[in-house]
Amino acid sequence: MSEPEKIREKIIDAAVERFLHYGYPKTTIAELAGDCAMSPGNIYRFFKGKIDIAAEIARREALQAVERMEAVLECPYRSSRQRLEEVVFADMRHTFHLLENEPRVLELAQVVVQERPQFQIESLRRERRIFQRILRDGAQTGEFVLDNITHATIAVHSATLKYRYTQLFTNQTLEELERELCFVLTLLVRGLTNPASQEVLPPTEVPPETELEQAV
Amino acid sequence: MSEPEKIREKIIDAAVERFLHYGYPKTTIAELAGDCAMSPGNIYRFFKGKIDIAAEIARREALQAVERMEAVLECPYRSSRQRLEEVVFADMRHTFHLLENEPRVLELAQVVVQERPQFQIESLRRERRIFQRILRDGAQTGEFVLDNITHATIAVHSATLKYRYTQLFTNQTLEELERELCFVLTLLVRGLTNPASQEVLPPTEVPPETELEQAV
DNA sequence: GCAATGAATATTTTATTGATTATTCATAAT
DNA sequence: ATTATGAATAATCAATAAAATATTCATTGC
Repeated sequence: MSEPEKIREKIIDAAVERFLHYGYPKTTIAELAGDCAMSPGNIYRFFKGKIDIAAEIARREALQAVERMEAVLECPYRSSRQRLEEVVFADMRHTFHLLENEPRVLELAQVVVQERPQFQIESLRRERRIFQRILRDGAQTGEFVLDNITHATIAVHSATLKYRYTQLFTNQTLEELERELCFVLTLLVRGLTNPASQEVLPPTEVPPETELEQAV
Repeated sequence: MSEPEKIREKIIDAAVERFLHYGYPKTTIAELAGDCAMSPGNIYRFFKGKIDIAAEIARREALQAVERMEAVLECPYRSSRQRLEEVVFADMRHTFHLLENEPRVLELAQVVVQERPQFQIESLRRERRIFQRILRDGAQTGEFVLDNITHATIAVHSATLKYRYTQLFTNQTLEELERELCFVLTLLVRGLTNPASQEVLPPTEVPPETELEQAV
């Protein structure tokens, strides 16, 4: 890693620390500079502006999310259904816990999306590519029967929107959301699956009913 | 209609006028009182507070939405699939155009949901009941094959969340959303439908691809 | 010449104040 | 007794000034 790259990393490390602890708006460039033992002006040789530091952090986070999804695709193959369920569930749980433990992440994401709408579009596109791979593989093996893989991908991706960045849409508990997502995925998979092979698949295990189910 | 009820209506009429024209926050109780030729204090004999006037307006709007959905259920029966598609599409289009022509409605809805979270819960529950009826009827006729109607209802309702109050989630055009919703509903219906009867159903007509499809 | 500084400037945020508005209630009219 | 009033109060909002901050850039040190 070149010297300038190292300094960039140092700035990012300091920014992550402060953004998560005190929040994006409460963190000043002067503080980041102080953490890195440099002057405020020097930060601008490494980042165009404050928002770009946040954007870089968010981009890395988003890339890691995609990497985690890809890791699922590397696991020993059981079925495309399993893969789809694992990917969506894991992403929901990860995001949920992340926002629970690091509430500032939500603020950070909102600021970046606000200032750089392209960021969200690209994140969604990366997610969608993962979904597309799962569906394509499933179609290849005959587990899924799809007229049009792209259309099916859009459908699955849109239908599960609620379960990414869940805390933006509802204040349901993770238990409720898991239960709901089970139902959604069960139905989606039925729609994707070759009817002939349906009997073979065991039903997804559904978490127990919560008292709030009636309420929403 | 009793005299007090008439006065209530007059207040609501004046409020609708002003809320849609100038917005909820810019409308004052004194103005509403003036419109109704009464004193500000007297408004409070008919509504507990300003927010309750907005809540009543929103409640009526929500009830009308459900009535429109129920009207679809009264139409000569073709298939449950048709009904489901009509209900979801009609609701999306109606809301989209409403918010396009009366942007203040969004603000009004947000204020009410913010102050009265129960309002949203009840609106969602009413919607869900409509969905449940469609699925129950579909299961009855054998068009749908469902292990558990309640679970399937939750699934369909959750998966189509994005297409209600769409403008809250995305800034996609109606054309894009219609196209996406087609894909979602096609997949959901495949999951709900008895495989034996699937060949009979004509595919849903999909609007032409938009240039932005790749972008999101 | 390149890396870095930090004072200068432009922008944004925060605090303060005054004005506006929601709500209450003692009083008046019917 | 019921309905309505409008002045009084409490809460909120808007305008402004003050402070803090982001960003730039002429200058410095190596």
